[in-house]
Amino acid sequence: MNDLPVTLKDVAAMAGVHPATVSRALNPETRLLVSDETADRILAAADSLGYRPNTVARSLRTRRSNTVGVLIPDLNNPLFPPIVRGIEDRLAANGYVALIGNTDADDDRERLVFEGMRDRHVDGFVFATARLRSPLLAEAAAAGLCVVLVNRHAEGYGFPAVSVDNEQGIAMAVAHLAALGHGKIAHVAGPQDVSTGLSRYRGFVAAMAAHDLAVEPEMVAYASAYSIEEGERCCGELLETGCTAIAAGNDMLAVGCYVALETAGLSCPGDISVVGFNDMPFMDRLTPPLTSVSFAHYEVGKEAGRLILEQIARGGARGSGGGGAAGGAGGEISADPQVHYLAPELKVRGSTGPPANVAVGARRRVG
Amino acid sequence: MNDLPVTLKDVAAMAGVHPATVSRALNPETRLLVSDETADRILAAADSLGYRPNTVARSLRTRRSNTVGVLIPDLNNPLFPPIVRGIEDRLAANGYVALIGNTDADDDRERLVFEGMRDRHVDGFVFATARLRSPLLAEAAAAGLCVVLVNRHAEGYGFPAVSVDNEQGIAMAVAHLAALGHGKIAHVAGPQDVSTGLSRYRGFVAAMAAHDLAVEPEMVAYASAYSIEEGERCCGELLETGCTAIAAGNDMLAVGCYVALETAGLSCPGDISVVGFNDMPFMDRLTPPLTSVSFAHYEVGKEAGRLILEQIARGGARGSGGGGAAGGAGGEISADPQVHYLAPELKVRGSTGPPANVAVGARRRVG
DNA sequence: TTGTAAGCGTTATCAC
DNA sequence: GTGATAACGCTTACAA
Repeated sequence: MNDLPVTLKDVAAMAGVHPATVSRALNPETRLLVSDETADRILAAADSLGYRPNTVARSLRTRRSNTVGVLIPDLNNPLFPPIVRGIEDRLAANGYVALIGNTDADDDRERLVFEGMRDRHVDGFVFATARLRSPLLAEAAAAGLCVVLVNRHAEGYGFPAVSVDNEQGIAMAVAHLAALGHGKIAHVAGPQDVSTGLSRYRGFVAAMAAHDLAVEPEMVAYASAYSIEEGERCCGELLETGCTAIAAGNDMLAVGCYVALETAGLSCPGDISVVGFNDMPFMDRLTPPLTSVSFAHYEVGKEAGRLILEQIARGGARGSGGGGAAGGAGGEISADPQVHYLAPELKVRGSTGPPANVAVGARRRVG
Repeated sequence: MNDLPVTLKDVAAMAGVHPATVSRALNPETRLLVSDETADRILAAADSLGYRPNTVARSLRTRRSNTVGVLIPDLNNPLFPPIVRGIEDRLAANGYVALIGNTDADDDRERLVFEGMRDRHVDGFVFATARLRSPLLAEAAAAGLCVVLVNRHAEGYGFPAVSVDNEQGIAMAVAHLAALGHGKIAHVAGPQDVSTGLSRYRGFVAAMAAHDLAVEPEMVAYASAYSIEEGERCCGELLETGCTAIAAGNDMLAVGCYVALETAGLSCPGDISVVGFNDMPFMDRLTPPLTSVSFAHYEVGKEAGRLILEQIARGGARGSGGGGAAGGAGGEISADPQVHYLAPELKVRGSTGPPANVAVGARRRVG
């Protein structure tokens, strides 16, 4: 009937000991400092009273909030829910919770969200919003905050990052299109100030070269954001070039291509093949099902969660890590030794097929 | 160079006043208690030092965390991100943040998440996971916690709820199918222990009656969860009944119907029309685009955010609300006067068409 | 209008 | 092994 919260003091009174002793008995770290006998008595009292520690008071005293700030562009982008769940689930295993912040890819909002989280004394940050050069990350680095980057990485701030191998992924897309007989392959490039946009663009150029295919400048259109609208606009431009296939910088851009193709009265893959990147949920159910470069989103999130917990446990970013040749012998893809790459996998679906002329030839042979 | 956090004391020292005065000057509520002159001095000192209040200390003192717990089944279900964003955005406007918890529709997990949030002293809860009868909600009600239900409601706990008008929504679906000429319309019912499942089922029965259409018992299949798998299973059963259209309890179940139809080698809408409910993001891009009952997800979230803030501001659920005939003159759909209904809208897309025999007739007339 | 002092519930640093 | 005490940074009667 009495709602008043039970405190350490209450438990102490019931067990006939000092509050400090209760604290010790209940805290796994210090449990060994108290005799089993009294510990038992305390434990019994605690759960007979239904004691629950006050995490706020604990945070004030320990300067640990058991909380991690997670900054993402937009929860509505289907790429992020599985990543966020991966992070949350990993954090939960250690008694941590995530504070989610949406930045809408806006720097001012990002700063606002970031500062709100600092005010709440989060123990660390996971950024899914990193641009290659970011004043915010520079600040975070200078302040010695615990930070992990996910999906994207940034240049030279020394933060660990988890992402798919973008170069390899886009290479798989190009190889697939080339194998189908495409020669004029265009690229809708993502924003070039974020690592995914730049890496996939570079990977595209490299992969085309590897297949002895030319990349005319007009065969690449640059999206200013990973949005359906930008994909549509870029695809519209590319249709002038006579390309027969498009490797899009991500699935959103690919969906934008679908829209542009519909508008132009063209069929996919009949007239133009389209490949996405990320293989977001439901991409396998589009019209047509989207061929896309896939990776384990949830696992990326879990790994990011693991890394941030590790960093926090080390007592901050200054701990170790960060530098030099510590990352194992050679072969690292990036200059930053702390980027954890996951392997991509190409999911071939209905949005890719042979180019129109080849298809006609094929039909002749068959019919 | 010095990272040590700036406290009230530091600001007080610089401004040459007592910490308490700084507190008053910086708090909007008490700002008027201090002279403009000293307030200015304090403000100047505060932001010259870059002072940021310690929210943890504040929470401990005020017993307010400015935090709301949001329980959802699964962030990966595309229905929830827009709702969550609506909640978050509304909360942010008042300096509150949301703690997201995924329950995976599991009671034990739900309790765990709930208790974790209580331990963190959230000021209120938004439940998107309510079952009609829920021990957890009963407890919350007994404890006088601030609670708002979203998307679903529950029976008799007196909590405000925000959701779409399910009866009206499913009625629109049935009316649409009937207008197309369907007579044998089946229903994949959602779980009957949650309000959405029950309301839509009842709405389906009522709507069929309104159109003088019979509902044979075997024309309703009951899903045990809102999952693609269950939709597939149920649709498989319904295919035995000779129905020509299916009104699904939600979009997940509708997608499950797509799977079952593919497996059976049937076409949609050629052989069977399918209508979903919720109109989740990307449902307009499925194969075929899904006809679905739509509503403003983001707005539902915002309204839920508004309601929980209001309840918290009132100083708890016990404040007022809850009871009696306060809800305006008559016409309430539910016994609980606090359910806020949003109007549904039917989005007609490619998954619905005339029944096969009618279609054949139509073709004859045309060709 | 401002200063004083107590206290939110915990944990850390001493003694004993 | 346990108790006493102080402190984390802030708010809020109450006093001046």
